[in-house]
Amino acid sequence: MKIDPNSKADLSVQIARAIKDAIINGDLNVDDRLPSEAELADHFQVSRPTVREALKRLAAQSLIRTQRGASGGAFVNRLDFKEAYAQHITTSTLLLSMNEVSFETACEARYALERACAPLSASRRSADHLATMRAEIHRQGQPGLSDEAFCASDVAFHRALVDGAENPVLSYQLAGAVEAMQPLMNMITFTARDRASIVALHGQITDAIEQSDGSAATEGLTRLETETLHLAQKVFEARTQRPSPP
Amino acid sequence: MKIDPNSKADLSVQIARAIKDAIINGDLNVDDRLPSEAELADHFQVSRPTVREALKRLAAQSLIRTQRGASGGAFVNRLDFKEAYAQHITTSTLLLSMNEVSFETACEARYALERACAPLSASRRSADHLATMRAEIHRQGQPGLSDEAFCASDVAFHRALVDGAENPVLSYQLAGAVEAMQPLMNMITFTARDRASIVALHGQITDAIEQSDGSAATEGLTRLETETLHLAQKVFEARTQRPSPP
DNA sequence: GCAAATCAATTGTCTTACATTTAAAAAACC
DNA sequence: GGTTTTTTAAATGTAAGACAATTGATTTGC
Repeated sequence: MKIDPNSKADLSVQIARAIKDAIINGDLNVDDRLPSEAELADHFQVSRPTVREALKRLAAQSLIRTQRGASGGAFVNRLDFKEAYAQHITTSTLLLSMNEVSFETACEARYALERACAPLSASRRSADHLATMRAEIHRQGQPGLSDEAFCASDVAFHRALVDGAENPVLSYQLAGAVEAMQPLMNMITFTARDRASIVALHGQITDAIEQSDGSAATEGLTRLETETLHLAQKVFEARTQRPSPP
Repeated sequence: MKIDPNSKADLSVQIARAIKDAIINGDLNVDDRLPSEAELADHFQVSRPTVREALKRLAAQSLIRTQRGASGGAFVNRLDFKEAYAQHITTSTLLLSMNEVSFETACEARYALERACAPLSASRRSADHLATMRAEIHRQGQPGLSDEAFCASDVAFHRALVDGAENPVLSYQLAGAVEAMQPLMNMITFTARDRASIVALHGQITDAIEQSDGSAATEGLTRLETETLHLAQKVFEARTQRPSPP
């Protein structure tokens, strides 16, 4: 683990990079203990605060965890899917909100990816996944549900659909696309009729998944995409005519 | 921006969280300047090193950037796709390597997602994308190419295929699945015959994309998935019989 | 043998100081 | 008056040392 004394990059960046490389290369394995901060400071010939800044960078990426006390220290973290989910979702959400991604683009990506999951989900989904999907459909039909709650339930429904494929890699990659859509969806006002048609499509998709009919599920998703795009267009047109309501 | 003085969590974590929330909520917009470290330290009633650790956490996630000098400081970063790519890829790679994800699972996810892109890519790909795909195919046919280089070219080919869909959201989500497979692929030894069959399939897929034939491209990807799985199985069986060569 | 007290190692935080970078203001010069 | 150079001030980057808090291990006491 070495740093380049001639580099003009910040020391804490270089040190973080060096440790990260050691983890990636396998020089440091999961649950290995890093040298103490004092030892690292000595090794890299820098002060302890500088080492700490480097370690905080790694901790922010969940690459390490720290424990206080005797036999404490920094340990290489097992990056588990659950943790990675949350980060992936916030990053995806920020990407969408900061880069003026059009509703159409995000929507297209989301449904294209979900259609990729549908056949797998149709053949593998457990009773649990089906129950979750049915429960969310039921919730979506409740009168008096706020638009935000409706969108949240929509996301939960789709997540269950994706998780039904029983492929953690797929679930992880999809999480970003599905969840990051929520803020965009929240901009839409759903009429009772809109909700009814969405709920109906959700029902068709769930039926198809239950019957292990992947292509029917895929078709249902395509119809849902069309419906969603149509809805969004309607809302945006209305906004254009009477822009920015108070 | 407030922190909870009763929380037992580390102060730098709390402060990072508070600033992050401010960014997500839109209290801080892209290119806004954060208060100086001294001001933040005063605001949160902590020392400057603690504030710095918090800022380093955010910098590690590319949420902020810092500039030295007068009128310097920390600024909210525009999280662009290119930056996010790199992080997404390293995280995905680590996830796979640390969680004993089977080759089959990763492969299934990768090809399911790529098939989702194929129809879009078939209808939108530019001449550039096609050229890149052809160039990589040509490279893959070169004799004397190392297995690592062959895999790298394979990744480049598939990335061009994905990028052909001209949907940055799709490209971003796919990047993780495609690139993270490379270390797994690198474990495979490709015979000349193996390479030839892969190159042939790549050619078929490219032809389909060129002719805007989405379903043919999808079929080609399915065949490629089958071939890849078959190959991997062959290698792993050989390993089992004569395990861990020197 | 077991429980309580002590100890030592380590991270978390604070304080202070200085170095470095950078842009803007001030001064000098033509 | 305008242009170039110098100075200055503000900010981050780094260092050093101290103390607090936590926690596992060790020792002590009974």
